[in-house]
Amino acid sequence: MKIGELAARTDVPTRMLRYYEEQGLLDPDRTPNGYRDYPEHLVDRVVQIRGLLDAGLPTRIIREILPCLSDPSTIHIEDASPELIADLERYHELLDSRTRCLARNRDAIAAYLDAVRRSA
Amino acid sequence: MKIGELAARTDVPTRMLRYYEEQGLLDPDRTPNGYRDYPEHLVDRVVQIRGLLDAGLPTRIIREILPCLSDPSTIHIEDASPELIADLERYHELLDSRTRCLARNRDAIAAYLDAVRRSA
DNA sequence: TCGAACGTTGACACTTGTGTGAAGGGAAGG
DNA sequence: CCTTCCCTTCACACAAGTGTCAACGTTCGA
Repeated sequence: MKIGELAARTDVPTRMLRYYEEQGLLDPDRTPNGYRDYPEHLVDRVVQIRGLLDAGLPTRIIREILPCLSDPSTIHIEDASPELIADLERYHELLDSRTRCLARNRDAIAAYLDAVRRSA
Repeated sequence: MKIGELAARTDVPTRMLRYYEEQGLLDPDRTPNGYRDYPEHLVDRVVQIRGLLDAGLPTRIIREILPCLSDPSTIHIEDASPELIADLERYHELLDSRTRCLARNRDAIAAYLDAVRRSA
């Protein structure tokens, strides 16, 4: 599909899709006329990228972990260097601590709302 | 405690502590000589602020939810306007979706690492 | 008492990362 | 042809973070 359709389906402006490509997060094919040509599965990937960006991860990290997250069919376990493994372990730790941080604050808000409703 | 000690204990530069105050995230007391005087519990709050900022929340939102998170003793339920309640419900939703996004990707990394280790 | 260390405000500048707008030009299709 | 989509590129906006300098007051120990 072309960039306009992807933008419509993901609700991400074309400008951003080009920006993500520039950041190495997307690598669409090109039609003979130079138009970007996005395969179907990139819809999910764009949504995933947005989620991670909204969660405060820099494009640099997202770029590094994306190959291990999407395309479960094309997981390439063989060429996993010790450095990559180490990086992933750090990112796992990072995501875990952030998950716990957000969950803690989410629950705190829930508790507050609960208290308010109870006293109403 | 004075700003230097807080900076040392939270590993957040004094520059940033003043910056957060400017952003309305901190409101320390003042000693008669004008020095900022941070009560003990602000140590945790600073750590919490860092966590939320790292998680991608803007200071604007953090400023709004902080009063409902810290100081469980001083929860002021009475003056919770319907607008505040609505905002908090939205923020709860926001934190929840981000939490789930991060957890999902964290687990995906874990699964990948697991697969790698299994094949090693 | 003198100085070092720490505190105050305010300002200026500059970086990084993300998000956007607009100009200028080519390609597709009614 | 004319509209709409796409292309590239330049430039800007905004938020967070950071360093530094000035000019000045306080604390505390040697």
